[in-house]
Amino acid sequence: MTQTKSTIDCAACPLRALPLFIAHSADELEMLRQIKRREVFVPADHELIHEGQSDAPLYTLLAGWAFRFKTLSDGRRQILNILLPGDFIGVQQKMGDSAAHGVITLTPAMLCVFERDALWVMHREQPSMGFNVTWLTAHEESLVDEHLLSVGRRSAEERIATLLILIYKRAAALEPDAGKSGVPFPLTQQHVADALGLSLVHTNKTLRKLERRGLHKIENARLILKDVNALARLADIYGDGLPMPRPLV
Amino acid sequence: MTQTKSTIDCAACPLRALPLFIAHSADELEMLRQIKRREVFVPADHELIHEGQSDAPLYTLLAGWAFRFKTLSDGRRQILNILLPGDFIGVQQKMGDSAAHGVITLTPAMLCVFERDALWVMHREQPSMGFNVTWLTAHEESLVDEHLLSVGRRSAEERIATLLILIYKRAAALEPDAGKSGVPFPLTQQHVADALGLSLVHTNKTLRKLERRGLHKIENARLILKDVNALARLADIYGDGLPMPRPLV
DNA sequence: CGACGTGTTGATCTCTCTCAATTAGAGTGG
DNA sequence: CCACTCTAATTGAGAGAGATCAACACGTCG
Repeated sequence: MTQTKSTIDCAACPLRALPLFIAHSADELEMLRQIKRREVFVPADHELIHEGQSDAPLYTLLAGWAFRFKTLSDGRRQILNILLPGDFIGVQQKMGDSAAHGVITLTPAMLCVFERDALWVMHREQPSMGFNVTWLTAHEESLVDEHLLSVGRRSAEERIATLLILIYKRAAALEPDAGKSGVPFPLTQQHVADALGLSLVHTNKTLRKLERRGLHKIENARLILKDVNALARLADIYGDGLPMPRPLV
Repeated sequence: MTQTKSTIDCAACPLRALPLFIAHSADELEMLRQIKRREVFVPADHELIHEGQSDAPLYTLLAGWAFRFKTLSDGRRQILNILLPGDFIGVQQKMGDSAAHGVITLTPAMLCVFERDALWVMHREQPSMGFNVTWLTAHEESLVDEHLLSVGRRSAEERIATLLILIYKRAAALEPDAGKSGVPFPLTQQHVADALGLSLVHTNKTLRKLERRGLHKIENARLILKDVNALARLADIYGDGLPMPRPLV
C-alpha cells in the first residue's frame, strides 16, 4: 500500500471531468481540500477494510474497482455491491455499525483518504455536501435493494443477465467510448457467484449458456453486450434511463 | 387514510420517551416543528408508497409496522426490509432514485409527515440533524446488507433463524417488557417467504420444523424465542450486542 | 352458511449444488 | 527454453434443497 503526500488538488480531481458528476462551488472545494489527507494506491485483491473493523477511514474511490462483502463463519461469502470510481467507502463503518462489511479491490486502485471526522465536518461546514453524502448513501442503498431483489427472486439466468446489464450501465457512464469494445469487467466467475448467491459451477454454466446464445461476451476482462434487448428481457428491466448526474464526495 | 391537523408536538413525541433514541437540542426540536406537516393514520395492509412513485412525501413511522418491497413484472415480490417505529420512510424516493420501492403497512400505523423539501431543510438549518439522516440511511443500508447475506448465502433454516432473531431484537428494543410474552410479529408466512426469497410452502415447513424443535413460538401475532442460543447458532450470529442508541428523525 | 385468507401437510419435480476431472494461461525457477 | 505450480475457466454426473402442485383445516366475516 503506497501512500502519496503530494496531493492531487480536488479542483483537478480526474473524476470531476466526467459529465456524470455534478459541479461544486468554490466553498465546497475549499472544504474538500481541508478534509482530504492524501491519496493511497493499493494493488488488486487488497483487503482495504476488514470485516468487523470499526475504525476504518473514509475513502473515495478515484480509480479502479472494488467490492463490499460479508461472510459467514464457515467462509460463505456474499458480495453486497460493486464499487466503481466515484463511490464512497467506509460511511457505514464511520457510523459505528456493529456488523460491518469488508472491502476488497478488484483492480489496482487509487483512493482519496479523508480525515477522521470528515463526515461530520462536511455536514457542518457545507450542508450542501452533507446533503450529497445522504444522497450517495441513499443511492447506494437502492443499488443493494435491486441486488437483493435479484438474489431473492430471480433465477440464475435472470440474475446473471441483470448483473451484466447493471454493471455495464455503471461502467459505461465512466467510459469515454461506451459501445465500442465494451467496458472493463475485472470480476472472476467466483466474484459473480458470490455476488449472485450462486455456486461457482452453476455460474459458469449459466454464463456460458448466455454467451453461446449470443447475448454477451467476456474477454480479456472486458464485457461486451451483444444483445441488450434479450438481456433486458431476461432481467425484467424495463425503464432504461441513463444514470442521472450524481454528487461526487 | 385519516389525516389529523392537530399535531403532536415534537417535544412530546411518543418515541422520544424510549431510551433507544438520542436527545435533541431545543434548536433541533424547533426546526422539526417547522418542517412537520401533520400526522397520518393508515390501516393495516395499506400501500403507503407505490413502486415507481417518485413524488412520495417523507415520513417517520411513529407507531405500527410496515415493509419496503420491490416486485418483478410477473408478480414475484421481494421484501427489502421491515420498518418499525422510528424508521424513516421515503428518503430514497426523495433522492429521486429511478427504481424506487413500494411501502406497505403490516399493522395500523401512525406516521409523521414532513414537508416537501424537509430533507434539505434539515441539512441546511441543523447540520447535526443532517448528520443524523446520513446515520439513519447508512444504518438502514447495513440492515439490507445483512438481509442480502441471508438471502444469498444462508439455507432456509438459517434464514428463518436469522430473521426471527433480528426482528426480535429490533422489536424488543421498542417494547417496555421484553422477554415476557414475546414481541409483536405481524408478518404472515407469505411475508416471511417474500422477505427470505423462499416459497410459501417451504417457509411453512421450515417454520414448523423449528417450532417443533422448540426454538420459538409464534402465536396471536406475537413471537417468542424459546431457545435463543440454538437460533443464534443456526443463524451464525456471534456478537449479541444490544442495539446502540440511534437518532430519531 | 359460503367465501376468503392463512396455515398445514404430502407428493412430485427441477433448479442448483456438490463432487470430480480436465484444460488453458500466467508466473517461476532451474 | 522447459518443467512446475497456481489460478481461472469448463464440463459431466449425481444428489439434494427448495419449488410447485394439490388438498384440507380453521377462523373471520358479510
